[in-house]
Amino acid sequence: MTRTRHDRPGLQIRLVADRDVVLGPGKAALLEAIDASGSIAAASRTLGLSYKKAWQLIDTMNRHLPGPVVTTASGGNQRGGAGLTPLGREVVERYRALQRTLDAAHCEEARSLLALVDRRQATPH
Amino acid sequence: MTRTRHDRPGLQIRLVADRDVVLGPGKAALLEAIDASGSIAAASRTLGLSYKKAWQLIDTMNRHLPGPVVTTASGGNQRGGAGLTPLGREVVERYRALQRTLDAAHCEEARSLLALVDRRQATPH
DNA sequence: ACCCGCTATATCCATTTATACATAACGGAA
DNA sequence: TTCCGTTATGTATAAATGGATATAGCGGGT
Repeated sequence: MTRTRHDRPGLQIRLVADRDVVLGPGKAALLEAIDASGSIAAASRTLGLSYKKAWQLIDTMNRHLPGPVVTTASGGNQRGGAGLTPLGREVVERYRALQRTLDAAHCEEARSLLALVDRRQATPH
Repeated sequence: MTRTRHDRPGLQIRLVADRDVVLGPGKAALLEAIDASGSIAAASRTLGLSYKKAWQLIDTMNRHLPGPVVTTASGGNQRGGAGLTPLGREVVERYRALQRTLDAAHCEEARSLLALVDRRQATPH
């Protein structure tokens, strides 16, 4: 499972700062997966990326936001794990809200752009 | 020199298809530079990227859109050069229009996200 | 004739990025 | 204690990317 990050065609939003992508489709999905699974390791497995990569994504978010987006705890099955901080939950919620405003159903400018790639001719490559 | 393509912090929009970025800040700037300068070479120089890179960006756009975005002509100073096709002009115009709707001044969801990034920025409660 | 700047492509090499694997500490459960 | 599954980090190698350079054809200017 190599890369499944940006495989679905469409419009993406990125929050960039200081040459780093603070928030994007991959990081938003990671936050949601952490919230759903309760650990960074489990989330990275479901998303098909290494734990190290997931941790680096989280670290990038933490470095550019006013606080950490995930809470972590070492230890065994019950004690250890991770979860979203209120800030992390707020970040992903606002990202999803912004994404909804870009939805083709509600944004004419987005629809006009998406219509161009959908009507492309068959291109060999 | 690790030239940064996306050096200004903020929200970026990308049109993605088949694991390729069809349109983004860099490609939109390239189209505008071609339109302004009249050649791929001049545009790549002003943007600080190689001709090869510029040509690859154009090729990616052409492969995913219903037609070419730039017209090219070999030859000397007067005859040779490049320019935007009507499609290319339409693409960059629609991208800029979509970008304007995401402008912090007009989009509350965008502003709330931008306020979070970079703790040095004022986050009024 | 040569020169210049352009398009278009290929090739080589440095840099960057990604992946796989290894390590250490933690703590609940068997 | 001995597992197991976490967090957190290091390291070494593979892969992708980018830049510099070379080449070839084009065509107006000088």
